[in-house]
Amino acid sequence: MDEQSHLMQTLVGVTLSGHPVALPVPHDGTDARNKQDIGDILHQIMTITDQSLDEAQAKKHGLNCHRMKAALFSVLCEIKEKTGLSIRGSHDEDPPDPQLMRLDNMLLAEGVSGPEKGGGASAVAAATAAVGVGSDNSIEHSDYRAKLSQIRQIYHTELEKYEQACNEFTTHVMNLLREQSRTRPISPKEIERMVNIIHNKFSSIQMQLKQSTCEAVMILRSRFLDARRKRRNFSKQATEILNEYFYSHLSNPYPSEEAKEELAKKCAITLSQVSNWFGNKRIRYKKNIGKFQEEANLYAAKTAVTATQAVAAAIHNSQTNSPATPSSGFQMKDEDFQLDAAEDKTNLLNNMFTGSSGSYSLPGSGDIFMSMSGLNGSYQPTQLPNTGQTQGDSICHTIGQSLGYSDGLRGNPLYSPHGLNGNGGWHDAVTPSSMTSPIEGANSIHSDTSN
DNA sequence: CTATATGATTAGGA
DNA sequence: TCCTAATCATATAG
Repeated sequence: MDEQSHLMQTLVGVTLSGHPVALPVPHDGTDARNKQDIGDILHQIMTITDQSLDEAQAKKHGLNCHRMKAALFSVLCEIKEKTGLSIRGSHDEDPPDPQLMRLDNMLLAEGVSGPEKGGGASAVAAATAAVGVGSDNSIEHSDYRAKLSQIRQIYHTELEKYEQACNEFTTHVMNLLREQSRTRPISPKEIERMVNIIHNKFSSIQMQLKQSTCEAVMILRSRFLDARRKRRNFSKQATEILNEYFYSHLSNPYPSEEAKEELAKKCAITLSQVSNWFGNKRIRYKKNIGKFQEEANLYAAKTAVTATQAVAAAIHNSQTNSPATPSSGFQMKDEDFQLDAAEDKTNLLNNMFTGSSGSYSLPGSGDIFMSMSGLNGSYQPTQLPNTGQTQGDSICHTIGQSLGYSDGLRGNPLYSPHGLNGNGGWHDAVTPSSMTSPIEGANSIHSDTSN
């Protein structure tokens, strides 16, 4: 506080301006001695803060009781009168700091300094958690909100602490000034000014608090909202669902808009995340099929089990309900599979497949066979329906074969998986969403029978 | 700490 | 606009 130095200056000014009468020092007349006394007094004043409290108190008491005190006081009053003008002019300004305004606005916009909704971090977290499962990104959102309310809480407690400290300090200073007013003249205006100075100081501290709070919020924002900076892996379940779809549509892993939407919903991720995932998956799968073989087998087997059960059930159903053409019309193609039987059967199948955990409707199972065929190079998926074998047998067979080959094919550049042509693209990928015949490509590219 | 996995971004093509 | 391919930046496993 520069006020202190000012007061000191004032006092020093008094002593230097030739009023030794004001001080409780015996005066013996000689000029040299006089100057030395002044020096002593000055020194005493300057070092008064270094003295012990008792000592200082005793000195003060001595000063107060001095016989010349009244005279000193009047002199001080006089000086004060003269210097008062300079004090007055210097202030009365209250320019709203633009930066402070900005900080305030931001804190308000971020909901840090605004009215608290809910009451406390736990309440907010609980509220968001309750809403939680509903929308897509509310899980990250609740995390974000929890952290934000944490910042908010810290901000408010700190602010309160500063406020309290400020008030305490103000009253302390006012008490001090009141006490001093017995020794020297202090106008109410001066007290007010002092209080203002204190408030200014504290508000600058507050500004620092606001600044760092803003920074914290910005960091939080960038961490949570800039997903690239803070990449978060999808949940295991989500990856599972996506992989299941991918490997069961390996011939044409281009989910339609609707399929993407459904996947997004199931995985609790956004549509573009689904697209990203498939984009990444396709390119990475293609780049290193060997690496993904194990995974492919895993998911193929997984889906195959479901498919087997479903197909078996379907066959059983057909046999019991309509013995004619149990499975001949079963086309292993996207958008093209159809039981030539009545609609109710189709519905039944669809229900069965979509109902089973994570399995995506019948078209998928077809691609599993094709995936398998790619492994051993001999099984042609298109033949499956005509082999005369039951579906279940085919599946078991292909899985058994593929497992045996999985290692030998690793990294083999000659190996070309079904659906993947030599030019580095999935067959018929030109019109991904409306693809109708992914299969014939697989036949043609497996000319590398030398494998 | 290093290597790998993985989600996101970007450039460029059709 | 959607795709591929390359690349970035982070997460995670070893």
